[in-house]
Amino acid sequence: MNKEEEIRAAALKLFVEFGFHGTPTSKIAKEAGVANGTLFHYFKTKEDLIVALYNHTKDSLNRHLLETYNAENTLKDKMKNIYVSSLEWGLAHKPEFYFIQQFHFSPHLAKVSSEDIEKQTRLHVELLRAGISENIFKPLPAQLISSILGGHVYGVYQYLISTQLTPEKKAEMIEDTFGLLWAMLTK
Amino acid sequence: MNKEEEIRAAALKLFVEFGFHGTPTSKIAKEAGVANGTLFHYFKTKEDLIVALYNHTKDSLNRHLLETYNAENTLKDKMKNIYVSSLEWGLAHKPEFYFIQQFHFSPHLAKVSSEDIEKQTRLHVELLRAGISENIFKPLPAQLISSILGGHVYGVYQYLISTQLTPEKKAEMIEDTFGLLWAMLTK
DNA sequence: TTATAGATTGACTGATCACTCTATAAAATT
DNA sequence: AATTTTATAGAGTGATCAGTCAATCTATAA
Repeated sequence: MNKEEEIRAAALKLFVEFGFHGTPTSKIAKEAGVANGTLFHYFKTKEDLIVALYNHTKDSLNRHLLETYNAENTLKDKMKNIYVSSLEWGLAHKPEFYFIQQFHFSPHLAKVSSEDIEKQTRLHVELLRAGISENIFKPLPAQLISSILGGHVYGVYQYLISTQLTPEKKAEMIEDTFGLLWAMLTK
Repeated sequence: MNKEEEIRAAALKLFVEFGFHGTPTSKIAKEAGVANGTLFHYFKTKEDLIVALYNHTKDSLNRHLLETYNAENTLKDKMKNIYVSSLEWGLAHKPEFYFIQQFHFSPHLAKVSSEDIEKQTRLHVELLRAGISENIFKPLPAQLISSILGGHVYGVYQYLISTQLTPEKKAEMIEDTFGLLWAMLTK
């Protein structure tokens, strides 16, 4: 890891544990093993660091989702892959997943550029559009389908991290809950 | 409003807009129209204020849910009432609803006593238990049902606040989405 | 009327924090 | 080899903030 990565990793760890307020930049630098000034060489301000960390984390998630994407698949399988990959990534990267949610309910969210937002929702939006034009979903507003999907992932995730199931049982739960979701949203 | 309430109202408003970090106690006192010291007369520390505000807000929501509770109703209607009341309260109290979520993804959550947590989930837990013992739900873990329910409310709420629908259309959406949820969870 | 307790004030303080600045080393470019 | 650019360090600074404190006011009880 180079120093920039060290700083990001340290910031993530401390933000999740102590919140944005509770973690001074000095502690981040210390945890990262760099000098105070080095942090500000890579990130102009603390807020810059927070927003950059968010975009970087979202990029990681999106890269993981794209890995399982297969244009040959049916729409249902494409959605299932995204659903499964999202939850798997969340389980394998709990601090990162928590950080994303923490960020969403912070004033820093307003600092994310609209291009970055677009980039991070493109995949979902495309899939939903396809499903609607193929007349697969129940007659509901696209935004509502998207929100319900997000809420479902959120709810199932909360459950999965609150229980100690074997990875196999977790995979099974993810399969089953996708079945519930799909049945709820499609005709 | 007495001074304690003024302080809570000011804190809520500022926390939602600027985050816990971004709002100094001095600004809260000013917004509330009281002296600095008065804030610390009612709340020993800033953290105390944050946690007290959370418990107070949750109490408001719970009181509202209990208003529509009717022991005579069927289980389905009891759940529907809670679902509808939750969303209606959220729409009528956006800052309060946002604050609850913001708090959930903050380190302050750990400071809520287990009694307070129990108090605030009792109603839901009771209903779920009843549904399970009456064999109404699909064979899923109780915790999972609860999490999916929470996720569904969360998702539908995000949709409702992101669109400008008439109150009638919103009520209709709430009805419809309860139907989806109920069909998904029951046999 | 007096005594006591609680409410309210706002100036003050010690600590902390984000960020700067200067110096130096390393790397890249000419 | 000379020069410019980038990386790194860490002491230093001005501002800010949570919380204190002594003084005053208010209300109730004795």
